[in-house]
Amino acid sequence: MPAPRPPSAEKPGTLAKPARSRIQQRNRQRILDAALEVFSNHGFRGATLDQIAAEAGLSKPNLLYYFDSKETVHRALLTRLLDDWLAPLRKLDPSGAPDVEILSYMHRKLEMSRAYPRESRLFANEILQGAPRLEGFISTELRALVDEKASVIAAWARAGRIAPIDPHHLIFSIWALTQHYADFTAQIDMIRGPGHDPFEGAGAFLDHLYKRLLAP
Amino acid sequence: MPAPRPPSAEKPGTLAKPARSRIQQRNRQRILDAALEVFSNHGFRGATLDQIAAEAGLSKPNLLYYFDSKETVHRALLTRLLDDWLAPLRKLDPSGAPDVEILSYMHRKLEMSRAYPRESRLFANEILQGAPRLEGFISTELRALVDEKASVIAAWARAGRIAPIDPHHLIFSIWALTQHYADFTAQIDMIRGPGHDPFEGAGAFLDHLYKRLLAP
DNA sequence: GTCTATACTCTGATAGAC
DNA sequence: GTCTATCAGAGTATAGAC
Repeated sequence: MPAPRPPSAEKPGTLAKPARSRIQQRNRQRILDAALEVFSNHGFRGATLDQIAAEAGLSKPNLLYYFDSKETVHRALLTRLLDDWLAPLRKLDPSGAPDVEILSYMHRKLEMSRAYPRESRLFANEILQGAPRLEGFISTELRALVDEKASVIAAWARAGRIAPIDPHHLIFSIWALTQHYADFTAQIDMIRGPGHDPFEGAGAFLDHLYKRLLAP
Repeated sequence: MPAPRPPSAEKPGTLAKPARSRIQQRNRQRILDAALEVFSNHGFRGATLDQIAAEAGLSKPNLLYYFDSKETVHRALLTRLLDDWLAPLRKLDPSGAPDVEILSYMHRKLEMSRAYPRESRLFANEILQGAPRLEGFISTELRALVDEKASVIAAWARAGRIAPIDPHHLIFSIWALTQHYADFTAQIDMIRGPGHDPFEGAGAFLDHLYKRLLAP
């Protein structure tokens, strides 16, 4: 009896559907990837199931065999995203060196934007439109995490280990600056002309900026 | 033969329709205001003529009496916006004091975001979706203006009048930080809780940030 | 599981009376 | 100039054969 495969092991408490075959897993994945591409570029209303199905190489009814509705696809994408979205800030360590911790957080966030620009635009599209589908997440989990880390930063500032600073605005500035390169890629490309990585020079610039800002 | 009214005088080269009555002017204005409200919150595809007509207090066919199509309304909004969009950067004066000029630019931009958040979101929505209707504007006018002012800033840096800095990234950072408060208002509100001006503290924070960044 | 055909709704735009 | 009625097309979702 081979050990590796736990008997019909599905994470208990998970609302996802029960065990799926390999082909189902693969198709769901293709759909989510295609949906990410289309939703991030056109927003929820702007995206059509036709586009997503074409991008995924499936027929529209077949897509709807895997997900009940357009909404369901979109929610699945957001859910998958939010897991990773908090990670960079979570890693900010209260017992680390303040400047290193904040700089590292900024770089992790920038790296996320570079590696996952579509996810960033999906998120931006949602916020821009009033965040109707993210209200729960933002006002509970994200808010709590931000407040927690803001306290840490405020304590560092009070102790004189970094320059005095408003911690919420510091966090907002990191979000704004790092996500800008993903969300506004179209504009940056048009201004710098083609053949440039939109993130070119961003790491060095932001590193310099925050070192100056935080130096006690 | 009365002099004051030039025969069918329309600005030559203008594509706009001929002289309009007061009531027409007023209705066009109402429609544009309503459209700004709806487009900025839902994007082009997400907005419907029904919503815009309702917001403007008109019937849908009546709206289409004033504008040929949904596209036309949207283009009119963008055109009106782009005139004002370049103004803050245009005012950056090469013969002024470098730090004052850059700080003033940042504050003008922040003030624009605070006073016209819907315009900012309209613009953000466009860029986020690949800027199809702004390609001409960005790759010509905006690009030329940015390059011109970047040269000015670069010269200031070379002369040691401000700290050495990449001028394009400096400009991008000002855009990112000032527009963030308008574009991501929903998120900021949810994190800080209700009853707060989303721009609260932004002026002081950004002022401090750029003073530190630019000090030679 | 996947497809073709189709039902039904929403939405942009037009016709035509007033 | 403004409205009611309506068309035509797009888009989500379902039925049912294979």
